[in-house]
Amino acid sequence: MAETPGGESLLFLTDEQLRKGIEAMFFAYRGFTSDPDRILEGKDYGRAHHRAIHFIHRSPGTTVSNLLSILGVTKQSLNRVLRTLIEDGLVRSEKGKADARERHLHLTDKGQMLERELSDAQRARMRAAYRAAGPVAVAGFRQVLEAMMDPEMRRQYSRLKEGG
Amino acid sequence: MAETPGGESLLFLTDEQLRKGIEAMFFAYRGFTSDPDRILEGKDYGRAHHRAIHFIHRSPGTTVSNLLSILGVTKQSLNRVLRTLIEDGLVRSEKGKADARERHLHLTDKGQMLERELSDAQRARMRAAYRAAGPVAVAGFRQVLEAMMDPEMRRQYSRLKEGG
DNA sequence: TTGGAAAGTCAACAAGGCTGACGTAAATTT
DNA sequence: AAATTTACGTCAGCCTTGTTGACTTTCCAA
Repeated sequence: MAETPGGESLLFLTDEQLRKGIEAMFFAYRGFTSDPDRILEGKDYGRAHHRAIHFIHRSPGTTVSNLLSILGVTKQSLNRVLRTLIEDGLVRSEKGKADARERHLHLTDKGQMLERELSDAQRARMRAAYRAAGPVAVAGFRQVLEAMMDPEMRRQYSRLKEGG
Repeated sequence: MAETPGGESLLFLTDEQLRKGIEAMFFAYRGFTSDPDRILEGKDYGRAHHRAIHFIHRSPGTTVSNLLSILGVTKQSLNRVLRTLIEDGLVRSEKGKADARERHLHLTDKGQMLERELSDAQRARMRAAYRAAGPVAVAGFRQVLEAMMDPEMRRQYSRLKEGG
């Protein structure tokens, strides 16, 4: 199945091999989102709320426009989500000190609790998959995913990766 | 970065490592779907149509309920998509001979053409990512994705993988 | 032969994308 | 100082794609 490390034969990239990769992405992404989706349903929130919460947790104090460029949605779409999170007391929004046009976003304690619940579930699945596949596989997994991103997204990812 | 192959140290599974994997999935999936999405926009179709076309191509003559279990949506949701594809002459639906309740689905020539256009784009990205990451990484990529699926999805995936 | 299960259709609703237009405050440029 | 740009919020309306509920047709088994 594996090719000669230096060789990269043509066979390796048959349409059939590529199709398997495509279907693997499809089915795996379903698993990837299913646990948080299950937790959210019945709480009045959806996947869009999860994404906002994730990245606010990841970069506390981030601005709305920064979040927009990470999530890749319109401000109207994000605003709808953000408004409910702020109204429900999961997210705090405060005017910037240096630039008062900006809004800096933080999770409240209540927001932290939900974030924890969601990410615990998602990490548990990730951890199980990593354990099952082993360290070498994980390194390859990350390499291929990174290569699959658009350059713009890869920049976002790398910036986050190094902790900003 | 990589751990001792037998060791699987605890450090390997820090929350930080897992978070990177989660974000990699998020950004990579965006890239994964972006090319077909771009092609479809302006053609009156969306991602749901793409998925239906993909799996009908993959398993010609498949029934609606088989497709349902692969896609994991309600039959009403699938039916809407299927109806437009049939009306537009991309998909042919014929009553089962053995069981007249069933509808067997095939792509028409026109459907094949669109399928080709979509999968060419998606495969091109996949091929580039595979090339960039190399054979070993690809094997790991597939292993982790498979481990991430729900058991039910993994069964679907394996059935497809072996050619059904 | 009848009653239930399976396959598919129609109707209505919700989440979460989108565009367009507009408003406001703060910052920046002229 | 005035004009422009930036960051953000909001209203209105549209589209795709998910959902549930109610219905028909067909098959099969009791």
